[in-house]
Amino acid sequence: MRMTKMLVPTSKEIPNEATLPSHIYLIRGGFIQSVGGSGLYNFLPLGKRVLDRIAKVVKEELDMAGCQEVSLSFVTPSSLWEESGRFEKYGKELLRFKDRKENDFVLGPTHEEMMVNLVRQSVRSYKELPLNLYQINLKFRDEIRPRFGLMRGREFVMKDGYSFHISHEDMKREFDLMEETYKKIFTRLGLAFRVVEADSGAIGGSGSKEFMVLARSGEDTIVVCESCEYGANIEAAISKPTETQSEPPQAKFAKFHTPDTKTIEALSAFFHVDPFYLIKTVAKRALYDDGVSKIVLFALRGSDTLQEVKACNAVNANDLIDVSEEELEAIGLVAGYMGPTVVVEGVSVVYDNGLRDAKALICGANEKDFHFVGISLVGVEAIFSDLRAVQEGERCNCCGGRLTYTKGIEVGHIFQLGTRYSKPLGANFLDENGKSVPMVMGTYGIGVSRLLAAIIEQHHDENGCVWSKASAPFELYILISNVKDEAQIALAESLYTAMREIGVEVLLDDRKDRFGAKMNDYELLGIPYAVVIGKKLSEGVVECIMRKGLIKEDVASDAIIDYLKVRLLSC
RNA sequence: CGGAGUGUAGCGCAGUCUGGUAGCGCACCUGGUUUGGGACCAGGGGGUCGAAGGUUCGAGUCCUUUCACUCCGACCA
Repeated sequence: MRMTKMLVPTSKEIPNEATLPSHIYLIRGGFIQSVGGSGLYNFLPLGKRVLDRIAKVVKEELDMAGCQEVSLSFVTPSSLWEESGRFEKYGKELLRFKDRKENDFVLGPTHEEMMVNLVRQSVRSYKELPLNLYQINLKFRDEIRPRFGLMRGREFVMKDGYSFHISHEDMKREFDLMEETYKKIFTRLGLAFRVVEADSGAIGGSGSKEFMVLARSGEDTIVVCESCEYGANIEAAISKPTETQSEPPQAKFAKFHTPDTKTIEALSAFFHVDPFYLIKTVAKRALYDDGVSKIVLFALRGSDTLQEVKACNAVNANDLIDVSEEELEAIGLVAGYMGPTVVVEGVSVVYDNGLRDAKALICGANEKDFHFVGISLVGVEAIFSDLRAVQEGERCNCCGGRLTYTKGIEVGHIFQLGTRYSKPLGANFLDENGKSVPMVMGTYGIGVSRLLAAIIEQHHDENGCVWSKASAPFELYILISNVKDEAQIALAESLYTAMREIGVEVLLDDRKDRFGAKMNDYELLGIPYAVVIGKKLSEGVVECIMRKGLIKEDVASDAIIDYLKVRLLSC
């Protein structure tokens, strides 16, 4: 391809809304273009080429692992979403609309329902299983706050795969295979990443893992162990239970007058007791389907912090929202003096695992200016769950190593779904005994368009993009320094032809611009190798540049073809 | 949805306080010079000033309403 023929609107200006390197360089390099609506982008020729290269890697590895590509209709009838129960549950992110006959439709944000529908219409027998079907297609999510360009757009390209099995064991086998396949994909794309334990969120199911590209600008906080392979999203991370060196308070059970001590800090100071021995009681309103809601008290050690996603999962709610002091008062709870041991009608209590069989505790008496001392939970029958947020510096549950926070970009997520969709949607098969049972499912996603952004977040310098080999829009850039010099043109043209003949994707910069402008564009576009044909040609020398590190090397002009063959075709 | 801000040429912005011919830089078009780090000279094209209503002889500017976008937060496969 020739630069003079290609639509590559590069720009010196940094677009106003762009703050991340990936967003800035993708727009400045003419890879993508904002549509004006928030979170909507056009892919220009260069961006489309990168997208295709990434999709090709994804497709090759999946096909190698035995998956089959399909393409599902983007517009989905709402009835399928009603069958699965997600029409209600998914919320405003789901774009709903009617056709001319007033029938309801949604734009697919993910396609479990559609794929289950496809399979239930065509698969009857255990002999036809397992199956792993995927597509690489547009998705639409009406994000509350789209940002960071391709990182969190409303419309985006995702690979979504779904597997169907006769047993949980077989699904687990496929899940592990997908984890290995994803590792191959992200490694081929040249990314540094980490596989972490994750929360399953709205999709449902259990045992999910996220693939996080490590980058300072990542939107997700992940907890990683410095000593072993353990990694988890902050929403799912666990650590060794917290401990304390300080002495437990010695007290028999009693109600104690504690004026003006509404916070853990104040209480800790009042009794001169480590917050470890205090019970923090957090009230939330848990929201359920059909507008149902209830108040829940979450009790954990004063030294711990509530992790809301865990709390939400513990009570199986759709969402948790804060409760005002007035609301609490209305149902008989005293803000600042709440405790899990005195509860009013209709309020449930969930204890953190860290409080199981704990003793010598202090908690609110649910009465203004009073706390209980000498509380013991030994042998107490109650709901216990993991509620606490893992803090930096805590000890790894696997190896005892130090845990630290880091930021990651979620580029892949795999779930063990089970029968969450196959059961309500009636995706059944006949087993060896002729019995009808629901298929066991797994689901596997990769954010294909997000990967463009993730690659640049990890691979860029102050001059622009540095594409990895597998993602680059072209392999080689031939830069003609002066298009008025016929010798330069002649060599460039013959090199261009020779490279194309051996299957190298080449971009020839034959524009009339000055050297500096073209060089800056080359650096901005980030193509792995360039040959600069310039004034040293009169001495029989051209310059070869490796974009990564901008390493330059002079090469004899009559040896350049062989030189490039070695460089480009060896790996 | 809460807080803050911005809407003027393709992009980045000035002009708004104090009403009086629509501006600048980049980009673009024509001609010429230039060619190793974003050149120069000369000429040129391009605007419902986010939208609606109001005040006024006159509104980009003042008043009212509204829409969109950006940032922080809440939220989020």
